[in-house]
Order: sequence, then structure tokens, then C-alpha cells
Amino acid sequence: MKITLKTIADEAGLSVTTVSRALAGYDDVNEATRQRVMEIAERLGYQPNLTARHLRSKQTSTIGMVIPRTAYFADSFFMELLAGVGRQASAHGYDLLLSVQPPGDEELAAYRRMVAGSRVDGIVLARVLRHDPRIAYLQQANHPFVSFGRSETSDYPYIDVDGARGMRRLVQHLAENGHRRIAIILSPWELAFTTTRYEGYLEGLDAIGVQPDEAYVAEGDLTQQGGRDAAARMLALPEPPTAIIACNDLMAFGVMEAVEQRGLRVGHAVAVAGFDDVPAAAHAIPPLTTLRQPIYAIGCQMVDMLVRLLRGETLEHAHVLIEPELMVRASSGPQPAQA
Amino acid sequence: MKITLKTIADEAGLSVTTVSRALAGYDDVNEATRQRVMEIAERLGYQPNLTARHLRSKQTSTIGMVIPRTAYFADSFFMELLAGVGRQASAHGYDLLLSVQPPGDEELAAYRRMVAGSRVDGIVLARVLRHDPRIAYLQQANHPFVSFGRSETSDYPYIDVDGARGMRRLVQHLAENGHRRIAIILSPWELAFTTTRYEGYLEGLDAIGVQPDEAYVAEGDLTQQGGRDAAARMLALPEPPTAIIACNDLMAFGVMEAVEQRGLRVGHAVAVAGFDDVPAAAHAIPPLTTLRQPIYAIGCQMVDMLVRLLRGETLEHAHVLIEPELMVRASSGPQPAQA
DNA sequence: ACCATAATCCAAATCGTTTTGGAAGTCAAG
DNA sequence: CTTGACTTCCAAAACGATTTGGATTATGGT
Repeated sequence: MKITLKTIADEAGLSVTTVSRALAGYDDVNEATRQRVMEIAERLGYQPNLTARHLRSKQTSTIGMVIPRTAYFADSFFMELLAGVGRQASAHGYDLLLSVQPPGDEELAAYRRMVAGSRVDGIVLARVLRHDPRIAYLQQANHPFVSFGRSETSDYPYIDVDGARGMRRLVQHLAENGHRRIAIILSPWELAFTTTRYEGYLEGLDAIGVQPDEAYVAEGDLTQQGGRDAAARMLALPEPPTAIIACNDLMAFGVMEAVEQRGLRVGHAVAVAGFDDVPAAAHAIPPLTTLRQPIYAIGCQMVDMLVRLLRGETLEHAHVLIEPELMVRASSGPQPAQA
Repeated sequence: MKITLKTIADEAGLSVTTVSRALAGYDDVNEATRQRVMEIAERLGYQPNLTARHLRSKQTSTIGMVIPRTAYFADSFFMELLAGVGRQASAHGYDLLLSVQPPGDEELAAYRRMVAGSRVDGIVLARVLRHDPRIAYLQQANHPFVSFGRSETSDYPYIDVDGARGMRRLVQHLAENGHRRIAIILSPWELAFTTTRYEGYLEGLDAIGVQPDEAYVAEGDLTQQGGRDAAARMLALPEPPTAIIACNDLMAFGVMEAVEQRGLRVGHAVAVAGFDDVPAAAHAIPPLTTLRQPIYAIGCQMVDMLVRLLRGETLEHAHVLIEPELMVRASSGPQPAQA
């Protein structure tokens, strides 16, 4: 049988109100009766019905997160983010409500269920699109959220990796290794970070005095296959690039395949670089030069920001930019002329 | 302003009851009025308050999972399990409630909050202990659950990897490569699977006609450091083992370190094998021979079982044993005499 | 005209908690 | 003896849905 406040109230000869207030620690209940109530609650193993509490108090101590059911990103991205979010949510006394959904309408519906269904106090989201319906919805519903990634169109709390700065740094590194014909394989344009990374690439070229060449710009689908195909096309050009940047590590692995299939050596004839620093990057052969995103730490920090919002505090820094760390490894090789 | 059933009822000139039943598809409401109700609900963007619904109906369409906040296991274990559980929960229309907790009392408290607090319909748990208080609690509370791992003491639905069979297979493989002095570094005894794996190891030795030697049995803490220390001690014996099995891959990596620190070559002088087949195992140098646990698939299957329980169906197979696949790689090398 | 049946609708109870707005009793000061 | 303050308790109203047990009206058969 369920132990409710009423059970305790009957046992103690008190009203439900008093029992509730005794357990909640209000000071309008006699210390002796509070002790008695607590003792009975303990003895009966009372556990409050959280659903009822949430309904009444309109707070759930729960943070929501919707994870796309897709192989679009390598799983590791969301898993690592989730680890950070979960870890920090726990530290603040929050649970996590997860909904794994196919992207599109069902994904948005999951957000609506969470928000309008009063299941969560706040939401963490990632993989921001340039025109993101989820963000539009959350803003219109005026529900607290923090996102990993930004879009230029509107203002909300976010953490993002400074993709432009990372790309400038990477182009500079490649130039220092003697490269001038530097290609890039972009992520799909609908993703918000594509723009900033592309801009960084262009600024990087400008800084080293190289004219951008649109033959050296391709759009990939973030898969290894996509990276390989795009790289294969570029390497077949009359003047192929000597360095290829991919917008994520998975595509970079594909680029490495394409380079080797052409009988060239990665890190010698052709430099290859990625973005993310997934665990496999350091173990690739040769190890992959890449821009590291501290995803776990970002997950933690997002929760910190969100919890502050939920407490009604104002964020001094609602827009956090993190510089990706350039991990120089063998794939970006030394001089291209050496090969 | 919140849109509730009452909002719609007022708008339509109906009672809350009728609106509720119209939306729920009962056949005691006129088709014309149902259309009208649905149209109004659509127009106002009605979203049912799930908290209220759960309170009344005592169903949450949510599966609970508590993840220990510890570095005890490599993160990848729970993350991969979570990916499988999330994926399959989604397929059945369930959400996931996650609570990340430090192991011990707080962990158990999280289970109690979920169960007695009526937040979840069922629970998935992993990392079963020999005398597991969580299982004792769930059984006593008579709450549906499925576990990854079994303990001999009591009966409940589980999926487990057949550790004994895997170990027998592994010992046989090492024997075929000429090894007789085969050591094992066990996981802590409180973990339920330690016993079965140890038994499998003993049976394996018996099958190849080797007397077990307790100098070749150590207990590790599942960390790389722990594996290294235990292996270092064994390798310092007058008659050191020529093959070392670790109860997880992380410890096996530590064993490999210890072997090399002694100036021996893994896969030549000393064979090393692990358990799990984490992603890093295939990329280790040399690649690690190990027993593969299909964790993602197990996560999916646990949810399938749980959902069947929640539907009130009886499980034809409440105890599922999965044979771990032996991944033979270079670390278990050829003949030890070759070295 | 009368009754049984079916088709629609709804008031009220329920889920288990928190919160509001007092009520009852005690005590000391005036 | 009255008054006000203080302490301790509680009935009832939320919260927003679902469900129970009719009530009302229309329909059709006799």
C-alpha cells in the first residue's frame, strides 16, 4: 500500500496540512510534533509522490534534453555532452529527462511535450541550426534554456566554440608548414556553426595573403564517406590542394582515406586536419591534427548557466565563447615540398 | 497563459469531461463536437499537462535509469548502454529519466525517488552487485525492472553476458597458442559477474589440464593503474605467467604497460587479453585480444523486455544469456616459446 | 402514449501534494 | 476582564488531468 501524507496524518492524529508543513520544516509546527511526524514518516518509509508535488508546485527539478536519433553526428558527441550535463545536473540536484527522437517534427513535438507539459524546469539543446525552430519555440514559450551553439538571428544564452578563431589558427598553422593551396570541406549550411567556421577559414587565408578559390571549397555531410568523396574530387583537380581541412574529424578520416587511395602520404604530400578531437583522432594513422572542443566541460557549464537562470539570477555572461585548442599531430605534416 | 482543458471547454461551451473524452477518442462524444474540440485545441496549441495526467493515470511512459557518478567503469560502458536504452525507449514511445548519483546511499535514494515518487513506469539497471540493495528494494517494492547482470541469490528478469563461457573460450584460445601459465586479474568480488568469470577461468584451466595456482590470481579495481600494479607483481614471480587475462579492457591496458616496463613484448613474450572490447581495444598497440560485450544491443533488448513487462505480458525468456564474442588480436600473440 | 434503448453530455470525485486564510488556545500586559 | 500577540493547528482550495456514475434528450418499437 502506498504511504501518503494522509497515512501519516491518520497515524499521528494530525491533519495532512500539518504533516506536510512539519516535513517541509515550516516554523508554525511544534518541535515535538515535528519530531513525531518525522519519526513516523521514517518508520513507514514515506516517500513523497513527486508527480503530485510537481503538479502543485510547478517545479520539477528536472532538466530536459532531446537527442536526435540519427547517425548524423558521431554518437560520441551527444554522449560526451550528455555525460557533462548529467554530471553537473546531479551536482545541482537536478535529474535529467531525455527524449531520443528522429529529427524534424517529432523532435519539436518532444520539446513541446517537455515544456508545455510542465515536465522540466529548463532545457539544454545542442546542434543549433541557422534558423532553428526549437529555439524559436522556446523563446516564444518563454521557457529557460541554454544552447550549445549560436545563430546570429536572435539573442539567447549560449555557449559556443569560437570556430572562426579556430579556423584562423589552423590556416595559420598550415601556412607555417608551407601550405598555400588550402582546401576546406564544410558541414551542411543549415548548421549554424558552418558559417563562422567558413568565415574563419576565409580570414585565415586573407591573413596569409592567399586568394580564396572556390574549387577548394566543398560541402560535406559530416560522414566519413562524404569526406572521402569530396576530397577525392579535389585531389583530382589539375592543381590539387596540398592541405585539406574538414569541419569534423569523421570527414577528416575520410579525407585521409582519399589521400591514401591516390597513393599519397598524409602528413607528407598532403596535410589533413579535422575539428572536434574525437578519441579516435589521436589514434588514427597518422594521428590527426584537429581543433579540440571540450564537449564534456561545455555540458557542465551549460548546466551551470541554466541553473542560474532557473534560480532567477541574471547571467553576467550569457554568451560564452570558448577557444578550441589546436592539437598539432602528424597528419598536418611538415613542408609539402618535402614529399 | 496556460491552455488547459478548461480553456477549451469554455471556448467550446462544453464541459471539461467532454473535452477530455473528445481528445482521448472515446466514442461517447458526437463526431461533430469532437471535430470542433480538436479544431479548437489545435488552434490554441493545446498541450496536455503531463504531470497532471501522470498523477491521475499513474502511468508516466518513462523509463528510469540511475548512473553512478564515478570513474569506476570507463564512462564508455554506461554511455553505450544509455545509447541503446534511449534508442529503444524512443522506439516504444518512452522517455528516459536519468539520475546521475554518487554510488551508495544517494544512489539508492534516487531509485526510491523514482519508484515511490511515481516518476517512472519501469527501471533499467546495470552493474549488479552480489548482494545488491537496489534489486532488493525493487523486488520488495514490486516495481518492474530489468537488469544487466545477475546475482545467484534471487530471481528477476535480466540479460547477462555469459562470462563463464567467455572465459573458458579465452583460456582455450591461450592454450592453443601454447600457454600453460595463465594468470587472471579479477574485478572486485562484490560485482556479481566476478564469480562467473572466475569460475569460467577455473573450468577453462581444468579443460586444458592445468592446476590452478593462486599466485596467478589477483584482484584489481578495474582501473588501468590497478591492472598495471597487479601485473607487475605477477611478472616479478620466480615463474611468471606467460599469459595474463584481465577482467576488463582498462586493466588489460595496464597489464600491457607493466609487461613493456619489464622489457618484454606483448603478444610475444607475454600474451594479454581483456574483457569488454571497448573502442580503444582495437587501436591499442598491439591490438588487444578481448571478449566483446554487445552493450548497445543489450541496452535495446533490456528495454524490449521491460516494455513487455509494463504491458503486463509475461516474458517467455526472463533470463537471457549472451555469449561474448572472442576478438582475437595481436596481444594474445602466437607461441610463448617463440619469444 | 409509453417504454426501452442508444446517443451525448456533464458534475463530482480522484490522484497526492502545497498553500491560503483563518481558528483555537495560551499568555502576558493593560 | 479585555486585548493583542503568539503558538499551533487545520479545512478547503488549488494544480490539471481522468474516470465514475448518472442525467438528458432523441429515437424507435409496441
